[in-house]
Amino acid sequence: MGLKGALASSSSAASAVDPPRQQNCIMHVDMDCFFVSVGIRDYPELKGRPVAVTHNRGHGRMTIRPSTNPQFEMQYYQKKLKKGQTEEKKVPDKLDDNTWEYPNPACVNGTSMDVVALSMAEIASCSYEARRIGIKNGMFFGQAKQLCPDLQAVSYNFKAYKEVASILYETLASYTYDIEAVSCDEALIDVTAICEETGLTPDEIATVIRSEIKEKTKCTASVGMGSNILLARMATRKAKPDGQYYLKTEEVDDFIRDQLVNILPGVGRTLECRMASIGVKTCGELQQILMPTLQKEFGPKTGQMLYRFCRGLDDRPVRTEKERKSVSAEINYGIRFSQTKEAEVFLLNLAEEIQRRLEISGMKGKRLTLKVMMRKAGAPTEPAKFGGHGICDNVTRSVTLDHPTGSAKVISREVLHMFHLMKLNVTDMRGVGIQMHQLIPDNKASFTHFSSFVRSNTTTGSSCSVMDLFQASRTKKAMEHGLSEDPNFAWKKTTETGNPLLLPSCRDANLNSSEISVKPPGAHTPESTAIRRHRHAINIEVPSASQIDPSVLEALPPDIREQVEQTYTAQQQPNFADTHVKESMKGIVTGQVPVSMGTMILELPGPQESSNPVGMIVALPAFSQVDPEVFAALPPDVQEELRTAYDQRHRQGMKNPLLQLRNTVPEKSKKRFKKKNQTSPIKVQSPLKNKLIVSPHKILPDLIQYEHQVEEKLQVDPGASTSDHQTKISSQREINVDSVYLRANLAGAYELKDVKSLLKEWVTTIGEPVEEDILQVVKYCTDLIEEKDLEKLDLVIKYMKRLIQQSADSLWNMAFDFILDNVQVVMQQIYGSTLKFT
DNA sequence: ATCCTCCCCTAC
DNA sequence: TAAGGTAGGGGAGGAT
Repeated sequence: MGLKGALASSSSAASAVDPPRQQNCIMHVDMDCFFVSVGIRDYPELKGRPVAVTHNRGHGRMTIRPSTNPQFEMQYYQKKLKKGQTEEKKVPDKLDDNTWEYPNPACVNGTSMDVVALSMAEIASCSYEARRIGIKNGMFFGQAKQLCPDLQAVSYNFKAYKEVASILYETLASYTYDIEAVSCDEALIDVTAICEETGLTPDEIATVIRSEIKEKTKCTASVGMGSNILLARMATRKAKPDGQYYLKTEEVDDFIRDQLVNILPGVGRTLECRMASIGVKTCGELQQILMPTLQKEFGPKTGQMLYRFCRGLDDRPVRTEKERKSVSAEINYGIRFSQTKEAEVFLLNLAEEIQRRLEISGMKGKRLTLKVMMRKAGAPTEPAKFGGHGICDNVTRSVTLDHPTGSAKVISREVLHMFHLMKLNVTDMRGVGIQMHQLIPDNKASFTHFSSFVRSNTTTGSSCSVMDLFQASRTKKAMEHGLSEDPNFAWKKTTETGNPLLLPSCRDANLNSSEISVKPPGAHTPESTAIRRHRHAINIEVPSASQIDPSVLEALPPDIREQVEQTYTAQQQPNFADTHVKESMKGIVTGQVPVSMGTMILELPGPQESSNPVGMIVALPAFSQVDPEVFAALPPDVQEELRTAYDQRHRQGMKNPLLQLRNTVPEKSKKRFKKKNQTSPIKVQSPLKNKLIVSPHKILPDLIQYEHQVEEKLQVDPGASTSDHQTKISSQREINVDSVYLRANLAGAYELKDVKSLLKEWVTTIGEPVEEDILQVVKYCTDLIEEKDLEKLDLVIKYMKRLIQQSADSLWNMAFDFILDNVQVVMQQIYGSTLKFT
């Protein structure tokens, strides 16, 4: 038990005797083969057997498609791997361990297309029994099956992963807040304080935690402990599976000497090969190299990192909160375009997705990067893996924006610009991604709900919104614990703003799947009670398992998934050229390859989409669902509220959360704003709505007309991104996707006179304003700001003011105030000052 | 020297 | 068939 055990048994934590300064103790908790453990929880017959989680359900075989060349690809990757090493030094067999990725060439010698090859479905996780046979995570199922014909395939179950992850974190959080969430099944905990307070040894704590996890989840976790993160992680390797190990400082030297360098964090395939090329395979060998040499060879930081890590030195703190630095969306599967426009539309969808993600994290970004994967010259047109990207080159381009933005319009405009500059052959595109960097918090969202605006201005709201509830609980917690920051545990890759407590937040993100509420567990064992912290509820962000495993489609809620699949099957041969926009979009990913995914394309209702007059299809990895646990813990009325809000959002394909009511409006106003749209037959249709209801092909002429305006504008602005492309398209009388999509418009109206007449019609023909319309106007105005068309904005606002003052209806006036408020907020954000209307 | 930009590598 | 995503960090090399 060593030092600490002795210490603990000789002195209680409460003792006034000054104990020697306790050594730090870091604990690394890691579930054992997470997906598998969860997947077979309820199948005891699979326990103890070789099991793999994969998409392939069959026998690990597939039919080779014509024109593919798996052998070629395999050779390419082998060669590429060896390139990492310098010529003269021969690299050991170790390499071969990394070359299993492509199927056995013996199976590819076929002459006809009927040849059966091995399944290329990847193994996300495999049991320890499978590992013993040589199967590894990431291996293709086909080959694994050859290795072990007995191998059992188990399908993904993201819901279950999430449940287990929640329980895991709930358990950990009942002991301490000093948690760094590494992933959904893995966490670092600083237990130094607990040891001091309780006098328990790390081993004792680990035993308690592990048994609690096992009991609650029916899955095992292993725990590694050490005086720093590095040692704790190394200890975990030794502990696994279903074990625990404390790597004592005094045994580090002996332990680490024979470890291969690739166990060090930050040492992957490439570094491993590079080190091998200078004759270094183990940490012991690495220790022989002087720091300056390492830094010269691998760069200053990497060199220092290697120098320290191979000696077991690590001073990184357990970071309970991390600031998110980028938001991105990337799809490198199933991408096959035959026409430029398909790629453009795809980019627009991706931009929408980025907007959504930025909204969710409450951020805007200033630097934008477009990344495209292009089939490498000479690579087979169709990769061996169905829908895969095959051998590719990456092409990227970035731009720094004038102002931070979260707007899909601005993003897509810039992205399309970059895309056109790339001048790519779209048929060779195999993957597309957009990233947003240089993030800053965006507080715009706080004002965009008219209903809450009404409430705050009428001060009659009695019920507490879900968000208020969360907010209150967080603030309370923070104060209770003297924390200056949100006590949320920041997930490595899903951290949000970093200071949500300070923001007037109504971020819907807080309702998404990734937040779980942690309550003090009810009954527990005596010894766990002794060390358990008594706390109330806190919130934890849990990254959806789909982030760990990229099976996005699987992660979609079943109903959405169905829709996606239907979209695919219903749409065999889209006739792109002369059909309307909506139709053409379905062809995006289907292009040549009959693929459903790509982006999990989802068709939206269109009409109520203010941001999207055409009725788009949206790229939609929408993982967001309300966590059942959080949900159950809420008061019934709040549950109802949440349900309604969620349903609405869901119906809209979760695309524009700004459009949902928070339902915090007093019952009376709620009826006034909502009823009209839903139940009662509308007597007077909103002109704004009217416009939107028109199906895409009907508004097509408008769009073409509109395109001319854009063209004119572009001639004035030679730097504009799309001019060359534009001319071509308009001469063909096609719809110019990007112009239509990008410019601020109110229900399709772009010209001032059209906007005016639309507004006039709206105010004069409608008795009371509907929230949806108001939001549309807000959006239009803020889009004008984004586009820096302040002149137009000024005219529009003034005109609206005149109109509404004439009406003298208080609701209309309130609507105007609301619109103006939002405009000013955005003005303040972008220009640092508000608009003055004379 | 210190940045910015375009990559690549790594982890999960 | 298959579902190759997301984010952080650092190095090379040019711009300032």
